[in-house]
Amino acid sequence: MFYRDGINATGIDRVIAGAGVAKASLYNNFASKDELIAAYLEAHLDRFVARLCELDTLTDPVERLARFFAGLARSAGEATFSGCPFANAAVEVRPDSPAHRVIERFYGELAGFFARALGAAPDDPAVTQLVVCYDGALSAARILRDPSCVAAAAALAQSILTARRARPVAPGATN
Amino acid sequence: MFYRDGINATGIDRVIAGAGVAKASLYNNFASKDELIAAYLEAHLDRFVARLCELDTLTDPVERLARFFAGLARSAGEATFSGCPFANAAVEVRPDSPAHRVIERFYGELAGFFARALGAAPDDPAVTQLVVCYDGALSAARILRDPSCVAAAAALAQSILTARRARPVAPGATN
DNA sequence: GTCTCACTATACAGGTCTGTCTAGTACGAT
DNA sequence: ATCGTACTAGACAGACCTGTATAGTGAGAC
Repeated sequence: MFYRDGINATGIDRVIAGAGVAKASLYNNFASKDELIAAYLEAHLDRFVARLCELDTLTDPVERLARFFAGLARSAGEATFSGCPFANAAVEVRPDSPAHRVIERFYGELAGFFARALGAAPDDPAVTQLVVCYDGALSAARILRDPSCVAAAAALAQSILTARRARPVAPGATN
Repeated sequence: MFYRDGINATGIDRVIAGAGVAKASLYNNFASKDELIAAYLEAHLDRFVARLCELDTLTDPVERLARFFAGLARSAGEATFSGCPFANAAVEVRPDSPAHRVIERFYGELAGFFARALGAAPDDPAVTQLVVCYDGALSAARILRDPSCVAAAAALAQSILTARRARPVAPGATN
């Protein structure tokens, strides 16, 4: 519900009705809605990290990125697609909320994955470019309701990778 | 306030207190909060379109994109920066709201600007890639609180432009 | 002067929100 | 059998939300 309808639009009463539990039970397991949001994001993060680990077993960086964006494109084509849960949540939660720390961890994992694929440091501009690709792909695909945004971003990501391999030193920000 | 704190987090009472007007006055000028949100986005859209028109007077597409992203980078460096107001709003308003139509108009204008710069059709994959750059740049810059995301996106945008000029036919989605 | 119009301030209705509390129930361990 | 634990249903508090209604004020048109 948090993902589909948004966090603020989803009240606790609807959550417990959907889960089929009593309100006291929910508050026995989560101290507050903020904690529940953080747990919701953490569940997403766990699945995401597991998928990244699978992709890390591939030896070819081109295929890693290709499969990564292919997975995104598949998600973007589904009826339940509603963008990146972390980017969406970042708009709705406050920066000092526990959920925001999960969001930051997500972006750390994402940058780490891209850095490994590129053989670069996490703060390399090319890594940032790939993060921009990811974020823009899902945001645009959501708002425009057009999964082809993800395909366009995938092609862009591959061009970043090939540019990086052609001249692996400082390929970036001041061109 | 809608921009800084988010739309759902900003109640009508705070709006009228900040504007120094009575509630009845606000509701004389705007039928509902939804209409107020749409007007808020429309004001942003007007300024944005005006800036795009200025940029369209430049003959060199490279400079158009460079100045466009330089403006974004300037915004991203300001303390009040909070991402793209349209992308943020898209997370908080419902798809059938009047605000959402303004958001769609914004993306139409954005794609039009990129299409003119590239000399391409608005549905060209390269145009979509530039939209992805824009969206990703502002989203990542906001969440990571790092304006360098915009600089990375700017470099990426220029590479899309040069790739397009090197081989102007079908540069995109299936690479 | 008088009418009109837009404003101000404020109370209020009706709803939703989060979070707490009470009261009762099922179940396993000892 | 009794205790502890976790659950259920649901009332409730207190705050906030949007939107409306009431009552009064000031300025310009004629």
